[in-house]
Amino acid sequence: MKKAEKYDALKLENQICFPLYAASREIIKKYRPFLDGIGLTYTQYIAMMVLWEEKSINVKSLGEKLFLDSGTISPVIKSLEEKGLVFKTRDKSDERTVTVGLTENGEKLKDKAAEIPNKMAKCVSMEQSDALQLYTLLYKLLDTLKD
Amino acid sequence: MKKAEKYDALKLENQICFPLYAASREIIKKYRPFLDGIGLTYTQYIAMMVLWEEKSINVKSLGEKLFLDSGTISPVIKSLEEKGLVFKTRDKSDERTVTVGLTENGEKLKDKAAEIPNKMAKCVSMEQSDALQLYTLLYKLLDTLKD
DNA sequence: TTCAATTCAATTGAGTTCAATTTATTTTAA
DNA sequence: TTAAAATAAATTGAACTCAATTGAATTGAA
Repeated sequence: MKKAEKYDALKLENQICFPLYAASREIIKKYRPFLDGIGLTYTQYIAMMVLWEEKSINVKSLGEKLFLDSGTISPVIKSLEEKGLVFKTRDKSDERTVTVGLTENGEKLKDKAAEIPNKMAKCVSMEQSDALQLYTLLYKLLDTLKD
Repeated sequence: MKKAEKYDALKLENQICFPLYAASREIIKKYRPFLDGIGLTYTQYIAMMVLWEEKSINVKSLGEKLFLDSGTISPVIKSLEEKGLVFKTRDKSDERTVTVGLTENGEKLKDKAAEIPNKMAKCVSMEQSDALQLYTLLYKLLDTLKD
């Protein structure tokens, strides 16, 4: 093996993870001005997205949907609670479980948030076909990562 | 517009950013056991990758390559310095600039690190053609995000 | 020339992220 | 039945991330 080849795999430009990591952070930065408008961070936003769709969900399921563990999700829920957007109830049938629900204000925020995907689409001017391909590959990748 | 459509764009499953964000974190988690073996976090690892390739680089350029600002990169360099892997020198020609270089131990670590990409490849069993496509799309996306 | 604007790196503060631990509750097996 | 194992959520601690600010050095325009 030539010496030049030995370290090629170690170059940033030959990594798949690096552009994933960089693009993820860059695109989340693009969300910021829009999310500032509704007073949410990106993590809080995706948690709210699940709630807008599901109405209510327990902490464990929410974490599974977002690929986040309780160490991350617990403080996120707490801050949403402090903003008056969600409320928590401990389940009667299983006292270990906590279910998160939307308050009236939390439900109302959905209308404001509904404009964000369009604004972002203009901001991330990728061709429709590329975006779809990327979407498919990302879920394929996520699937291979699921142990 | 039907009401059912109004909020469709707000569903997690219709986002491109979410699987990007989730896959990025999941794949970085996969690095952990390997990176633990050389005592680095992922962020420290990619900073070292740049240094292994460039030998030395100033803080600003390093940040640009990694899409990280000084608030992130400064403490990362500091911790690499504390591990004895890099050293900093303030430039004579422009005293504002700090250049980071590899110590002997930092250079030596490259050999151990060189095994990681192979180990990861086995771990992320994606087809070669899919990985290449994903790679291309991610850099395309990164390009559209660059202001 | 000189001083205002810019640049570079570091720091600060709020929030995220995750591994590991803790506490409370439920389930399972002896 | 009861003690051990498992589960859910929260907490802890270390590190990352970024916007904003700070302080030092350089640049540029009047």
